[in-house]
Amino acid sequence: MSRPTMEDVAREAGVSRALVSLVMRKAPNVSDARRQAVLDAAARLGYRPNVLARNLASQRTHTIGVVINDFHNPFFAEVLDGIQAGGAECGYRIILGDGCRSKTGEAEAIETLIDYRVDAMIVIGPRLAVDRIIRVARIIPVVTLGRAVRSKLVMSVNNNEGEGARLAVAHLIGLGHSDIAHIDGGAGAGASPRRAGYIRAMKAAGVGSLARVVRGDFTESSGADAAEQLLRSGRMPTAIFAANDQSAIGAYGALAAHGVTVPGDVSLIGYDNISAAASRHLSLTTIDQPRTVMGREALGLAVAAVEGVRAHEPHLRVEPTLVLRSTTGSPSPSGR
Amino acid sequence: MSRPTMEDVAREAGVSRALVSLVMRKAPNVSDARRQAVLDAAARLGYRPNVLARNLASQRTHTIGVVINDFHNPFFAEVLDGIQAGGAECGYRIILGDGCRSKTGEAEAIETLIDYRVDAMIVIGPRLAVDRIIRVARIIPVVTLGRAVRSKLVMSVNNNEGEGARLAVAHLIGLGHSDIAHIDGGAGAGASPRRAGYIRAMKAAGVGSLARVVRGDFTESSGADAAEQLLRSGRMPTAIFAANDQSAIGAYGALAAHGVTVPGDVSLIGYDNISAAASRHLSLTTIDQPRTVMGREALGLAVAAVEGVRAHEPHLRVEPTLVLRSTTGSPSPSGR
DNA sequence: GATGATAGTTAGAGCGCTCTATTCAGTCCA
DNA sequence: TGGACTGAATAGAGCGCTCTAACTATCATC
Repeated sequence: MSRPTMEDVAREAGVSRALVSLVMRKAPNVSDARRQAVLDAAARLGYRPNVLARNLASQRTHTIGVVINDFHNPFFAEVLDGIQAGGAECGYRIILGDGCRSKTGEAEAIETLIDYRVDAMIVIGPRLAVDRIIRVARIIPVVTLGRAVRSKLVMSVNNNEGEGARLAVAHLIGLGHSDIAHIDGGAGAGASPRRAGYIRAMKAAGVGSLARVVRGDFTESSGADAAEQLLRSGRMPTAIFAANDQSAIGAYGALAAHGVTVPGDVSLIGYDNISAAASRHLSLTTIDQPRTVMGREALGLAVAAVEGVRAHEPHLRVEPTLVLRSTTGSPSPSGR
Repeated sequence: MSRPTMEDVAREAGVSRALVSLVMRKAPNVSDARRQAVLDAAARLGYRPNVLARNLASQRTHTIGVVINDFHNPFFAEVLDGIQAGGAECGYRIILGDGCRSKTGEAEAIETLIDYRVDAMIVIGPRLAVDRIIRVARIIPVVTLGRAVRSKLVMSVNNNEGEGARLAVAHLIGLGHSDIAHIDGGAGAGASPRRAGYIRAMKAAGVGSLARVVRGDFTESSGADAAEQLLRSGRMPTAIFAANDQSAIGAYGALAAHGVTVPGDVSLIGYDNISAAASRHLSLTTIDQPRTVMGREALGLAVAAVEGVRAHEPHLRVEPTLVLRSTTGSPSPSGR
């Protein structure tokens, strides 16, 4: 019943265990004849190396641990695609840990992966405190994604949040808007640079005095609340830049409920380009982060660190792009 | 630099390596004095057991592998919540494999997990052929979720798809509809029992002759296409039951684009209750599967199998419920 | 005081692999 | 013919843990 071991293969092929090991590791110095004999024997017995034993003996796992804070967030799925693709390319396996949307869950997932002796770790959208992350980085290479960490020990991949915000604002300005409000992401990852980028872009366009930030927290309901707050404010902007698509969707719902049309009365732009944003009945204009690319880059950094190739620049930044859809347009000449 | 081993702890505590092992495994027959001494020594050295070595020696990993076909599908995230919760309860770790939305990806993920010697495996929404799954089940216990597998070797957890379809149709019938069309899920997992349930419920209500099924494939675009097909058919139904929320959302978009109001002109009901369905601006009536419960049950089955407790009923079925929202209503008296 | 029982502890042989050091079998050249 | 050299194969000591069997007290029992 129990699976065949290297010993069995060696016996079957009439060679030593060590030679089987060499063949399995694709070592060069093995004669073709023997190699084939071992391969045949292995196939005959249905042998598969025991990864546990291999990892224990070699002190390497060829595995990258990926901790995802929240599997509910579709944003991460695409990042994962990039990581998987990168891993397949350089012969690394990926194992996933679920952060369960909490700091403790995240910490536990990280511990589990360390216990599994992953060679390196990619932490996506971590909520964990920076010093905790740095502590992990002292044990194994760590790459964070979607959160800037100012540390030499930790590597990171981020989208240029400020530039994304600038793109959004510039797009609206280009359409003729000037009274543009921002629904922000509160203390969430990336919220603060997006907010800063918005302010900067407003100032650059000479409408800094019109800038206003309504508090949000990246959720749909906070977006709805923020929109209602704007409606009640007595001074409805002609355009809204939401810190992410989720809150934009919430705002959209609240506006519609009050008979405000988009983009007729108000233009709306989100951030992230989640799949729901592309949905036909919404068709939300938004800022896209090249998620797949980010995932791939993160994996590249991790592998490089494992293999001792110290990346010259451990903090990567990718550029966002504007995705034009149907929720933005010129401000209505009539005003509201 | 290298982490302390059991040997180090034993030396530090002045006991044998075996005793340290007993303490680490929380074995009962250890005197309190020694136990404390070992624990202290371990804490002093910052010792953490090497899971690799432990697994190798014990031939058990206390880990359940979970293969998720598609991380993009938010449906699975909640299932995962249930699995995680269940795992935490019975002291099992969860490790995830990404099926990458393809058969081969799924097969690879399964192989990887087997290599890691997970004690059992939960395969969520598998696309893999049944015989391939059965082959895996010969090696380790396998639980499928979201796909019925008629086999004694494979365990499964499913929602009562037929009943869900019945609930949807009965709801519409109750509102006064009789011309109810179904946008199905083609060959997707769960599509066929939902379709059958729809037909059965229509017949049961005495409107079997009005039943019609439009081909779909669980995607948003297929839902839109199906709705347009219905619009072109010349005989628009008063209600549509879509095989899942995604296709319902697609249909919604297409209907809106043609000026058809929901639920004014047509009532619309989905299936799955994905988070987007709850979104305020959509508020889709749908059928909910208790996903978290399903995940938990799947984990329970897996653990039971690992621990040798053969479940008396390896094929579990959970009951769906109707979630009433704003896309269904009485048919308009005017007709269209 | 010999005899078990029993609880607590330990020696030591694995688990299935890697990897260094070594042996072995051939060249090659003088 | 023999020594230096090279490529191929192997012996054997780990990797860090588990677990069985054996050992040592301790103590009640007859």
